[in-house]
Amino acid sequence: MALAKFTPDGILDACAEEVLANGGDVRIADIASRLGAPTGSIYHRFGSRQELLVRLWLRSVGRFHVDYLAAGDQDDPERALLAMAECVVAFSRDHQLDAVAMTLYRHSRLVLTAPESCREDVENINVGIHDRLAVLAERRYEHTTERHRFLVRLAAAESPYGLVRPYLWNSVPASLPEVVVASSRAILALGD
Amino acid sequence: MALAKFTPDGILDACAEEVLANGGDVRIADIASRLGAPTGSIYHRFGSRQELLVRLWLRSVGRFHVDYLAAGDQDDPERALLAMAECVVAFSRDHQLDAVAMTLYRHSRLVLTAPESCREDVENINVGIHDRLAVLAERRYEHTTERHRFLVRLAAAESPYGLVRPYLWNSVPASLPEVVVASSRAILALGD
DNA sequence: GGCATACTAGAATATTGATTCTAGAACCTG
DNA sequence: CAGGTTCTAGAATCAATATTCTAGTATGCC
Repeated sequence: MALAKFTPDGILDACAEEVLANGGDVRIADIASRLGAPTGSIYHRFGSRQELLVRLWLRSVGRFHVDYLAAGDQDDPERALLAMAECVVAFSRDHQLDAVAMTLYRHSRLVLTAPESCREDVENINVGIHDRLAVLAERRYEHTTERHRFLVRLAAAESPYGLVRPYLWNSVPASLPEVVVASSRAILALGD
Repeated sequence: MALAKFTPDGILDACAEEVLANGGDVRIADIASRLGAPTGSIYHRFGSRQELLVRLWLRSVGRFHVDYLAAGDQDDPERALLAMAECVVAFSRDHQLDAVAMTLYRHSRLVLTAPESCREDVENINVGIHDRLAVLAERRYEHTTERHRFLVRLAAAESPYGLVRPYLWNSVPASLPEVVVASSRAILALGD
C-alpha cells in the first residue's frame, strides 16, 4: 500500500477552506490546487463533487454534535439547554471552517438530494440530538406537550444558530453568548 | 413597439418559483420552460444569469423593506422595534417566494461579487434600514453606545430572521411571532 | 402603407468545469 | 525480489448550460 499523500480528511480540510474563501460554489480544480494535488487524487477518495461536499457537511455537523451533546450533559435541564445554546456560539467561534461548512446545506433538503452513498448518514445524523432535546423537554416541563418540544428546539438550537449565523464569515462578537442566553431563557419561559 | 409577452417582473417571478422549487442552482432553461419562453427572451431583459438572480434578490429585499419600515413607523421605540421583529415573521409567512429569494445571497458577500450593473443597488439597499435602526436605538436608550446599536440590530433583524429562516421552505408556525417578540424583548432589555 | 423598433423564437456555439483514463511510482506481502 | 495494490499525476474527454446569433413577427409612428 503506497503512503497516502492526500487523505480524505486532508481533502475535506482543503474543501472547507475553499468554502470559507469562495462560498458554496467550490471547484474541484480549486481544491486540488489549494492542496497541490492533481484532481485525480480527489476522485480517488470521493466519488463525485457532490459526495465530497456532503461528506464535508457531515463531518462538520458530526464534530459540532460532539461538543453540543457534551454541553448539554448536566442535571438541571434549564442549565443544560442554555449551555447547549451557548455551545452553538462557542463552536462557531472556535471552529469557523466547520461552522461555515454547516451552512452548505439544510438538512431537510439534503435528505432529498444527497447522493445515494451518503443518504443514510444524512438521514441519521440528527437522531441523537433530536432524542436528547426530547428528553430535556420532558425534564424541563411538567406535562410536556408538542409546544414544549418546539420551544426547546428554538431555544437550544434554532435561535442561537440564527443569532450567530450572520457572523460566521467574519468574527463572532464577544457579547453574543450573553445575548443568546437571554434570548433562549426568554423562549423557554414561554412554556411555563 | 411590440407588446411585451415576457416582462422583467414576470421573468423574476418564474425565477423565484424555480428557486423555491429547486434551491439556488437555477438554470436559465428551467426558468424559460416554466414561463413557456425561449431562453433568448430572458437574455433580452437581463444581461446574464448572475444579474437575473441578483435582481431577484434586490426586488425581494426591497419589497420586504417596505413592510419593515412601515411596521417600525410608530412613536414608542420599543414597540416599533418589536413590530419590526414581528414583521420579519409576517412577511416570511405571507411572501414565501420573496422570503426564499432573500436567502440566495448574503449582503456582505454580494457587495463583492455582484455584477457591475447591480453593484450600486446592492451597496445602497440597506442604508435606509440602517439609518432607521440607528434612530430607533437613539430613542430607545439614553446615552446610546455601539453596544446599544448592536442589540437593536439583533433584536429587530437578526434574531427574528434567524428564527424564521428554518421555516421558510415549509410553513411558518403560528406561534412563532410570540416567540420572536419574547426573544427580541429580552435582547433589548440587555441594554438597560 | 412603409419604416423603425422591440420583441419572440430557438438553434448554434462557447465555456466551464466535472469526470475519466492511462501511465507510472511507492509500498507491502510473501 | 516478483506480484499485487494503492496511490499520484495530469492530460483528455464529456456534459451541462450559459450565452450568442440569425431570423422572423408584431406594433407603433409618420
